[in-house]
This record gives sequence, structure tokens and C-alpha cells, in this order.
Amino acid sequence: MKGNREVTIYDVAMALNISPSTVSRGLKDHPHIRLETREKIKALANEMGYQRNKFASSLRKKRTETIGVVVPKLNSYFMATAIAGIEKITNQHGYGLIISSSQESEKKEVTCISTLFNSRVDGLLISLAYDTRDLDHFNLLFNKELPVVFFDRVAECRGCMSVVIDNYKAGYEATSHLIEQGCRKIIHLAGNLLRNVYSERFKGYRQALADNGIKYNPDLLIVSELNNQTGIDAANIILRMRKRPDGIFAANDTSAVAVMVELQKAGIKIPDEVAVAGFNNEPVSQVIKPNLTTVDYPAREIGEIAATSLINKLTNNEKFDFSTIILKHKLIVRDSTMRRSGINITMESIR
Amino acid sequence: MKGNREVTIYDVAMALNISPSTVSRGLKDHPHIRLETREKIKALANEMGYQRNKFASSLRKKRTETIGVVVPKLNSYFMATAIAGIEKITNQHGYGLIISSSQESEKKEVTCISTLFNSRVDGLLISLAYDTRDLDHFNLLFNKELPVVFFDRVAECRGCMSVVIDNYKAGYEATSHLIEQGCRKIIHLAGNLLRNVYSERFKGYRQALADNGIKYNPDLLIVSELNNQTGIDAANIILRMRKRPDGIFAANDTSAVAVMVELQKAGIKIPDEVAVAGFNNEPVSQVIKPNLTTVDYPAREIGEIAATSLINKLTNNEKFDFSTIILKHKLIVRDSTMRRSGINITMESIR
DNA sequence: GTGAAAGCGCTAACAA
DNA sequence: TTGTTAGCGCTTTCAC
Repeated sequence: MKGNREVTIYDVAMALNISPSTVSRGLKDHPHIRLETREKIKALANEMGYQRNKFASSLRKKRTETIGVVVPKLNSYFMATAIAGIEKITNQHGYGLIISSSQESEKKEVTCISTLFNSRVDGLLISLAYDTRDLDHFNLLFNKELPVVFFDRVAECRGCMSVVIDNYKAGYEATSHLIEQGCRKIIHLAGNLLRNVYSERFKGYRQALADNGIKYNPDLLIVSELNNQTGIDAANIILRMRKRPDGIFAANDTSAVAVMVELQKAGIKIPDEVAVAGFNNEPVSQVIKPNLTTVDYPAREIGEIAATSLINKLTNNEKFDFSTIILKHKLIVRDSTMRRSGINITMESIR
Repeated sequence: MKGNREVTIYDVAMALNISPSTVSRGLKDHPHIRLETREKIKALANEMGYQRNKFASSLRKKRTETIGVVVPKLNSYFMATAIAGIEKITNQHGYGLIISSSQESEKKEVTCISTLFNSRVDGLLISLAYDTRDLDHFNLLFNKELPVVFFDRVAECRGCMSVVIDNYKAGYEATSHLIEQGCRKIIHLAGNLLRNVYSERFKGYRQALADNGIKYNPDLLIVSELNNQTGIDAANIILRMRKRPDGIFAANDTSAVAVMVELQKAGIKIPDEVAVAGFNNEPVSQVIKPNLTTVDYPAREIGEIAATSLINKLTNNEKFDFSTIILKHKLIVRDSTMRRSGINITMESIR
């Protein structure tokens, strides 16, 4: 299939009348090889079209210089951006990347991890699937001491690192903001409370209510996958309520937008009748009318920092051994929650 | 790093008192091995936690059972969906996947391809970057007879396969629809005309104008990267025109939406003053008000078919050797172009 | 139906 | 500073 034979270090060695090991060393700038020889080797190798055979090398070194990434989904702005951040860093350090998607399912996540493990990746970056309950599939990795860095949707586990934002605080801020705007009956659209991101946002929501003397009402908590359809479903639940809520805090922008569109179809005015806040600051938040108040999530940075941490772990070996890194977020206030007085102009609270 | 030694076929062989070659064959159900022996081998291998070492295997077989994917960007709904389709098929056939993104740059595309080539992928799926002009970096692949399947943004080249939709027809239909709605001065937001997708859509636009007796005016062609910013820029150009256009056909939804948002900010009524049609049927097209008329692009199918074709090529070897597959698209008419009479209800033209 | 043996291309310990 | 050599774990030809 692949046409003719590949050029190997033996070919280069023979052509230069030196040994293969010298070529091997010269190619990677081993200081024991005379500079002149190194140059000669590299020049000829290049000219002959030599390409290092990764398999032979990995087989021998028992390292692949490849990092595995497992994300819950690819077609989300947040994840795509985080991956771009990861890619940038791993590229810089000469690592390859294998990206796989668990499609929000625990079952598929197990397969992904085992496939990556089987591919002998040197380390793993992972954001958990929506419904992952059992973390047994990670034991495989822990037993082999394969470094794992969680990002965004993280798990508590012995010795692994996590990169997140303070979801509790962000949830608290978003809810407090709604309360400041005069909301008293605030719906919370949450994701699976097993996931840190959603449980923390929920806790922040509850605390903000409590701190403002509003009693938490479990009927106002709607848990779902937070996609377009479940957003529509939530809107329908809301429309059927005897007494309508005056605020909605959705744990992502997708569901916030879906709810808004649906409520608007039913003639409900946003923000006047219902104020809506989302989470993630996806581009769609600036398309919907009124523009969506949301929490800016540093997706790219999360990816970059997770990748950097993993590579540090891989190289510095044990040094630089933190447990959690928390990045900054920002509440971005836009029209979907601006109910105070007549001055209903667009404003980005921070920037 | 990886803890203790891995289990190899030698360990299994020794434990069973048979030879490694028998184990190797037994593991892959080689018919020459007695069924009983095969079962025994597989049972023990499993019990001992044996995992095939892909490097040794690839090194020996000179095939990696891995497919490389190069896409122009990851954070687009279209690409993410296409990749999901690719993943589904490759998984089914036991192929691994290495996904990389050229970030719309020719330079990065060259790197991606050479990295994948270097990783000795068995075949390549690729959608070209925005500004790729020179196809020299593919020679490397062609010389080694590495199968390549282009999808969406394809290239003419000896012996490669392509999976696309009929962009010319889609462009023709979208433009004709605008004309039917009474538009006479129609802006076309195009991407780089080097890319088949954009040049074809443009040709369709021109032909529709011609067929309706409208003279093509080069001033109405705006070429850009079709992202959010260039959409805003286009809106500003439009706003500065002495005589405003009454229709816009944008070659993607992102730019269509950006233009709409910006024109609306300036107080322009859509569709009454300007009708807007996009391309791709991204979710955002149903968020924007009025909902965006667009062309439904079968992203998932494109991915699935491209992957299937490549795998066929890889296995059937030379059989099933088409040059181009053209999938069906659909014009989806929504409110952003419905200017006829008072009946301005939402309709999905097909479905 | 099973085994022996060579070798894929590279690396690194050891020797010189 | 360079060379020799022994594998990494698997597959496959050839032999029995």
C-alpha cells in the first residue's frame, strides 16, 4: 500500500559511513555527538526524506509522546475552544493529540478511555460525560500511574489534578444579580447534579437565595441535559405554572436561549416579565434578543492550563504537583436581565 | 512511569506452555488454530490483562489502523457534526482517529498533514483550510499512495475522492428564492473563491441573477472569511451604500447572522427592507429573529460517507473507486426572507 | 495445527 | 566522540 520502503537511520548511517546509533543521537542533538557530525547527519537525513518511525521509537522507549483527550461533546463552542487551547500547548511541546468524544454517555466514555489507554497515550485530559456515575474505568489509569488532568467537569480522586472555575461563586453571582434586578421567584435550570459544575452552580444559587431571605423552592429546580430540546421542555413547564417565575438562571447558554425563544413565542416579555441569565458566554448569547446575561468561561485558558499541567507532570515528573487550579470567571450583564428603571441600555458589566 | 511491565504474548504463551506465534494467531481467530486452543488463549489473555501493543504490531505490519482527519476548524457546528459522523464509522470498523485542525491556515495545514503522515496514518480525511492555494503538501501523500478523501472543501486532484453537496445548485436556489421574494439588488457574502464551496455558491448566485434578467454587479460581491467580525464589517459596508441592497445571500450562517444583528441595530427591518439567506442550517439560524432562511447541509452524512469511502478504499483495495459523491441539500425557507404579502408565518419549506 | 526464527526501526547501556 | 549489541512486542514465513 504505502509504496516503496521507508528511509531508516540505517540508510542514512550507511550513506555516511557511520553507525546507526550515531545517526539516532545526531538526529536528536545529543551533546555527545560532534556538532559537525550532527549537522551532516541532519542534512543528509533531510535530503533523503528520512522520517522517524514513531512505532519503533515508542516500542523501544515505552512512551508515545501522545496525549489523549476525552470530551463530552465536540460541537459546543466551549469544548471546541478548550481543545484549541490544548492543541496549542501540546503542539508547542511536540506532543501528539488524540481527541475523542464520549457523546455525554458514561458507556462511551469507558470505551474512549480504554481505547486511549490501549493506544498507550502518555497522559490524559478529560472532562466527564453528563451521566458518568461510576469512576471505576479510571482505575485502569491510576493503577498504571498514568497522569490524568480533569478540566471543567472534574472528579474527586486520589492524586489527580483539576482545572476549573469557581462555579459556586459564579452561580451565586448570577443569582444575586437576578435578585438585584427584582426577581424573587427564580427558576434554576440545572444539569446532572453529579457533575461538579452543575452542583456547584446550584449551591451558589441556593446560597444567594438564602442570603437574600428567599426560601428555596424545590419546584423551581429543573434538572435536564441542558440542550435545545430540554430548554423547550423547561419553557413549557414554566408556561404551565399557575404563578409564573420572574427570573431564570440556566446553567448553560444553550438551554437559556432555548427557553427564551420559547417563552417569547408565547408572548412573554424578557426581561420585564422574566429575566434570564445563562452560563458560558457562547457567541449565541449575543445573537439572541435581548442579549443574554451570562458568565464568561475562560475556555481557551482552561485548555491551555490543563495541557500545560499535564506536560509538566509528564516531564518534571512529580514536581509541580498541585491538586486544583481555579481560573477567573466574569459575570457579563446584558439586556436579558436589565429590568431596573428606564435606562435599559446594553452594558457589559466588566471589560 | 507506567508502573510495572506489560503483559505480552510471551507471558501468555509461557503460562499455557505453547508458542508465542500460536498465541498471536489465536488472539486474532486465525482458522488454523484449533478452536479449543483459541478459546483457552483468549480466556487466559483476558484474565492476565493482556493488551495488544499497537506499536509492535504497527511496526511489524506497517499499518496503523488509524485514520487522520484535518478540518479547517473545530468550533463550528458543521465540522463538529461531520466529525461525529466520521467517528461513528471509523469506530465501527476498528479504526482509530487522529483529529487535527488547520485553523483555516494553509501553513498550519501543511504541518497537520506532515504530522499525520509522520504518524503513519493509513489514510486521510480532509477539508481544506480557507486560504490553501498550493496543494504541494499533498504530493507527499500521493507519492506514497496514501488514500485521501476530501470532504466539503475539496480539491481537484488525480485519483482522490471527494464528498460534497451541489453547492452551485444550492446557491442558485437560495438566490432564486430571494428574487422570487422581490429582491433585485442582492449582495453576496462569499468566502475565498479558491474554495469550491464558495466559488460554486457564487456561480449559482450569478446564474440565478442571469436567469432572472438581473445584471451582475461586482460591487455587490463581498469576499471575506465569513466569521462574526467580517459579517459586522459587511454590514457597515452595506450601511454606507448610497442605494441599499434589498437582499443578502451569505455563504454561511455565521456571517448571515452577524450581518442581520448589525443591520437590525441600525434600525433596518428584516426581511422587509433587506431579506437575508444563509448557508449550513446551524442551530443559531433558529435563534435569530426573524429565523434565518438557509441551506440544510447534511454534515453528519458527509462525515459518514467520507469515512466509509476511505475505509472501503483501505480494505477492498482499489475496488469501489469513485471520484465524487454528491449528497442532497435542502433550501429551508424561514422568516428572514418571507416578504410576500401579509402571510408572514414561519414555514419550513421542506420536511 | 503448531512452533522456530527472523526482523520491523529505533534506542541506550556498555564498550572502545 | 563513536560503535556494538541487545532487545522493545508482534507478525509471518517456513518448516514440521
